[in-house]
Amino acid sequence: MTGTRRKLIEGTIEVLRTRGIAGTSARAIANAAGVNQALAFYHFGTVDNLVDVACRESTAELLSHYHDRFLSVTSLRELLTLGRELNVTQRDAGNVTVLAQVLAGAQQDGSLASAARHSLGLWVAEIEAVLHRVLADSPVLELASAGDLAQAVAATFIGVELYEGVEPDAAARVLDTFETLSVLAEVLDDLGPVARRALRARLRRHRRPAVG
Amino acid sequence: MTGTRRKLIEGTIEVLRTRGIAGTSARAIANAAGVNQALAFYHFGTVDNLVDVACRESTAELLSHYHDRFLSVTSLRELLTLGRELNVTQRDAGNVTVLAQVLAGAQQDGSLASAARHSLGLWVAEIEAVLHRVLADSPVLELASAGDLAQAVAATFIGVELYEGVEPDAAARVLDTFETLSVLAEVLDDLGPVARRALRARLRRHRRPAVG
DNA sequence: GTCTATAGAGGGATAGAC
DNA sequence: GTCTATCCCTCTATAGAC
Repeated sequence: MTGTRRKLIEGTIEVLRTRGIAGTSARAIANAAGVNQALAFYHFGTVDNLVDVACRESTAELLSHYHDRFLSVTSLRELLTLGRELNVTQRDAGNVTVLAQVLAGAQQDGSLASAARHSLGLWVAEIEAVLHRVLADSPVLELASAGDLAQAVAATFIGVELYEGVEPDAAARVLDTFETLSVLAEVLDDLGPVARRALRARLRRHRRPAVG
Repeated sequence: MTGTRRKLIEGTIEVLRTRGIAGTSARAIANAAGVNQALAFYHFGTVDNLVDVACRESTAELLSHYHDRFLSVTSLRELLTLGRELNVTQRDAGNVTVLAQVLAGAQQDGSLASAARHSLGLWVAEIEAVLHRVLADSPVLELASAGDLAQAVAATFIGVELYEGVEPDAAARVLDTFETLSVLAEVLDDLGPVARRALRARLRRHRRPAVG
């Protein structure tokens, strides 16, 4: 690890953020990293592999940096507030944008798909742990598992990040909207035992009767 | 309109779907369209402009094709069922994938951003009309406007489409999860006037006290 | 480990014949 | 409107000097 590896990885993140997956090349990366272009191939073999490694490390680092914040979340609303903070704070650092770009490239490239799957898995695991803790006594978990909900949250966050690139205000409003909707979950949690039993019965009746 | 224009537009859609925004070039498009490469520039000036036009027309055509289906939706759950049908039916046609790819490219390219904004606007308008009708008497609209909700739905759908490329099963489960959660809205709608008034009071109390 | 130089493919875009 | 041919650029990747 000469430092060149690090420079190349950080250069890759920067290029993915500023020029997108379509503009990510060995030359652009080397230029952003301030190293010779041939070194990308010496250290990582191919550009795809460099992007793969950079995506995994970037996600792992971001999540380890925020792990304590996730641990301190005690409600659905706080989770969404943390999501909004991540959105704002990481906008310039671009870590979430990077995942979105890799995900776009992953639709056609197996190597990128593997990186995206891995990074998304890290996000989902972190979110799932929070949901499991926060919704422990909530009727919401009778509707969907913490794992399924975590994937829904992750997918939504990716969509919001992409939306943000073309309609910044709208993206912020989407996060506000979800935060506001989370009040519904809080209301459910605050119901007394009687009302709650009635709700459960109602949910059972309403559950989708068939697959279609 | 010689037919060549159409061929180029359809070729662009196909290339965006099969090779992604990073693999979309005049040569690839002309090859998919079965026409000469120079014609892309004769008819559209630049590749960016061709992608722009193709994205807009593809979205408009898809939505006009589904307009009656949107009109026939009478509940939140039906809207999500239609979303799932769109996801399955259009997976091969790839119209939604195209929008996701253009959206990824739009993060760095102004021309693509304009196309993505326009296409997303068409989607949001269609969804907003449905929500406005379907939620007319629902307490949900006291939490968020139909327009804000429509943007949230659109952003989520984009995220799901990208998720699908790396975890097909997970993406299907995300759509199921949202459909299941829509039961909550139905439960709210079915409340009697007394319980409803109580809920309203509760929501007012729970509304986020500050911006943070 | 790092550099220069380059091969070889593919890219955007144009000129000019038809 | 359509074609061929081409310019010039950028790309991945490698060879070989240091």
